[in-house]
Amino acid sequence: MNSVCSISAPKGRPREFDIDVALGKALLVFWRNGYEAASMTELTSAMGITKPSLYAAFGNKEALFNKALDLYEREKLAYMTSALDAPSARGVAERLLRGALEMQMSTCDPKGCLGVISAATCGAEAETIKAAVVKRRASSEAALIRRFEEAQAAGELPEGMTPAALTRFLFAILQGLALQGGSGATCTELSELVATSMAVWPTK
Amino acid sequence: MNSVCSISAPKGRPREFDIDVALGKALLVFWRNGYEAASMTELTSAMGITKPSLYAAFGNKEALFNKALDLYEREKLAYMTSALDAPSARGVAERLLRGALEMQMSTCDPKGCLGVISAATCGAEAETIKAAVVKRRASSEAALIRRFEEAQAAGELPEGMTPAALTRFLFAILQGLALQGGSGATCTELSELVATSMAVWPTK
DNA sequence: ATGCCTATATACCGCTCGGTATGAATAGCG
DNA sequence: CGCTATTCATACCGAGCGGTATATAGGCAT
Repeated sequence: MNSVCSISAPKGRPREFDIDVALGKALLVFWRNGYEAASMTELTSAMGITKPSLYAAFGNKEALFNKALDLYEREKLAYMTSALDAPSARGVAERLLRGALEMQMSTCDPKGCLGVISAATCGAEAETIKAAVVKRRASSEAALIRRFEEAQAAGELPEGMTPAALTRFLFAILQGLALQGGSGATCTELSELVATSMAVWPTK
Repeated sequence: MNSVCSISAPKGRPREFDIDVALGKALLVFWRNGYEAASMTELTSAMGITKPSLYAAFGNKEALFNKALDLYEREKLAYMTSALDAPSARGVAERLLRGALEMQMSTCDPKGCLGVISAATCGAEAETIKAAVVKRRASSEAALIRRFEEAQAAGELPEGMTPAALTRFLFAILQGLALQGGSGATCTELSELVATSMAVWPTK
């Protein structure tokens, strides 16, 4: 009886595809096209499965997107949380900018930022999608604000510059970086943008 | 014979709607929804005309969008060219930021920037749309770069900071401003973003 | 071997999309 | 008046959309 140690006993016919691999393929399609423009036909063909399999495994298109968004945050946005460990506010900003730059310069992944693309893509149908993305961004923002509050307590911030304002300023640059990256900017242009941002970053 | 002074003698049945008013309505729909998500049904209903009238007057959806984009640049982005008249690079930046902020805070117009929305919305179908928007942005960028070259010649820029890099930095902030404005940021948050940007703007 | 349960594949659903054929209405011109 | 030219309104087109009904294939326990 070795069935005890195994994860479970899947009773019916076993699934013929790897659900995580398929989700990764779906992520790439959403990333390239945005939520609305990614059709089920393109998704299923990229994932190598048929529509009923997709619906059985993921629910529907919106649920699939949310799971892809989870994967995106977990794998591609890991640098955002790890950046908070930097010893100074300036170090946090630099890590965030360099992390975002590295992502845009990666040749294997699509350009642009899935979050930025999805938030800007605002068909009336996709209102709930937009809300989900904005909500996720808000939690990242909150974490960054908390980190900058520590920095402020440590006396790192110039007077009259609130942690929240600095956070939104940095986010604006990151969003601009992703947008320009998705619009055909070259790697040198983007790294110049990062360099300029670091050059003007406030020092008390 | 007073037909000489008139523009022309339109022979057939006269058009029953004002083509410029209709274009303005179409612009609002594109602005709110982006190119792809703006359906012909919503467009015609907002414009108060039927589909055949729309096609006869504007060609097709893409041509309508381009004409709406013309109108948008002419009316809503006028501050971008007038900002170049500011006496210093810093003044140019301030005028651009304040102009963008004013647009986001206007209560009558949709939030966000039509250009930003349309460039980020990149279904494979809308590739040509995206290219048109990016091309227009490039010409604005070029104008700003030229203005900052003058500033550099006047000794306004810090060493090692090229006009092109400063332009893309400023554009990134403007894009971030539009994106946050389109994602539900409040007016005070956006004006804080502008204030922070001006606070860190390089002074030689 | 026989049910049982699940995944697969095909074919299909209603709906909306951008775009158009068609015929009636309305003007100028002879 | 008739003729021509243009716009208007209705109704329609093929195609693609997200999503599903149905039937078959394939592992498990009994």
